[in-house]
Amino acid sequence: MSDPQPAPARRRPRADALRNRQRLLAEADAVFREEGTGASLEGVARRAGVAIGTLYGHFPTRAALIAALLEERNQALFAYGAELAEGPDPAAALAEWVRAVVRHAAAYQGLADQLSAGNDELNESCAEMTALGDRFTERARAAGVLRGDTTGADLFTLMNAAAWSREHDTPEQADRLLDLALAGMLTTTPPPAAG
Amino acid sequence: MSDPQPAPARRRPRADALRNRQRLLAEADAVFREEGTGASLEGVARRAGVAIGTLYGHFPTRAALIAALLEERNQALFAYGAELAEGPDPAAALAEWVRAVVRHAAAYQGLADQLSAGNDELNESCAEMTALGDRFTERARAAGVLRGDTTGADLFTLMNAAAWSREHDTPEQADRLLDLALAGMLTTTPPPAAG
DNA sequence: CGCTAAACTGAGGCGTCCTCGACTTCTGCT
DNA sequence: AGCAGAAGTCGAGGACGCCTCAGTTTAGCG
Repeated sequence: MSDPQPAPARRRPRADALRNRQRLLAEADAVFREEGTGASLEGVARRAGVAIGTLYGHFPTRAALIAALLEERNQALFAYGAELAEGPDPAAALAEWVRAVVRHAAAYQGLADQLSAGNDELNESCAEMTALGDRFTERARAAGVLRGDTTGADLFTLMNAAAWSREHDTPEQADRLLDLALAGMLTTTPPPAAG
Repeated sequence: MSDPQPAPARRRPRADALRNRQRLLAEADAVFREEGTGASLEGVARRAGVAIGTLYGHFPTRAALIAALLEERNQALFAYGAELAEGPDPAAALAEWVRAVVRHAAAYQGLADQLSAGNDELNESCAEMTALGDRFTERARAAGVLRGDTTGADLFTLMNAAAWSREHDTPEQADRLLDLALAGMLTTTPPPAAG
């Protein structure tokens, strides 16, 4: 079962390829922020000064492109999550984690759809997200501030729904939804965002 | 400001037009159930045995087609809502109303997106929906079972989010989200669906 | 039966997705 | 410096969907 390591003597990745990849990521980020994740990929390629085939060479699917974009962002997010998970107040930590993820997911319109569409490329992030969610729910349950059987999956559903809502209604409406669900989830209601 | 009624001596609508309209609605219903509201309209026209131009003649936009489809369904739904609104238990009525609408909205994948996309054609149903929601929240507040400032708009947001969730996660997950939010909304928690 | 408005038709312009064979350029090696 | 070839790039092109509109058909009415 061990790899006989064919030792393909990997060449260093080409400089122009790296440049194009970076350029594509930058433009995709901009375009997705402006028009949502459904934006034209040909437009992205055009803006990046690159042929459409080059885009597909780097990112075979739209989901792959989004996943690459998310990767760096997620680094910071997960770090923040891990930090939060250490905090003293499990209920507040859980609430803040959910809110942070929702803020994060609202970066591109349509991201929520992508995330819950079950694209293989995005599953990695999702799995990690749910796992981290489980940590929060377990701590909260241990502290006795969590309603019965809430799980990380419930958190994930809530986060997606709230992110989606943020894209369609106003952010305020989405926040009210979030408050409602968190109030139903936690026995000690967290301090609502609005004073 | 009164209409000088040009009295255009209206002709009876043509029989073939009515037939085609019915056929288009029937096929659109089927296709949207199978593939969601994003399905190809050319496909709908094909299945209805009609040219694409005919479809556009009857329904100038996708939203118009969806609105027409929803109209009859909404009749029944609003009737049910009015009935519920008379019931003895405001909290239970509100919860059941929300659940009923979510069930209804889950008929076509992507319907939630359409509803909250602010299409003029669909605003009519939405307005009526929110108005009815206000009746439920007001009754519940009067009975003292509603958290502070919840409005019909909050209900609408919740319903859309839950419907969207139902389309993407499992129905069970969406129901859990709904339970959570309702628990946060109502001070007397409604009996959860699951024992 | 003929007139006419209403309705139907479907080709066509445009945009997007994605592929693939031909072409270019960079890297590693001598 | 020069070369071989792997790696990367290009962009035309087929497939499909949206929507329009000029030409044609057809049902209702007198």
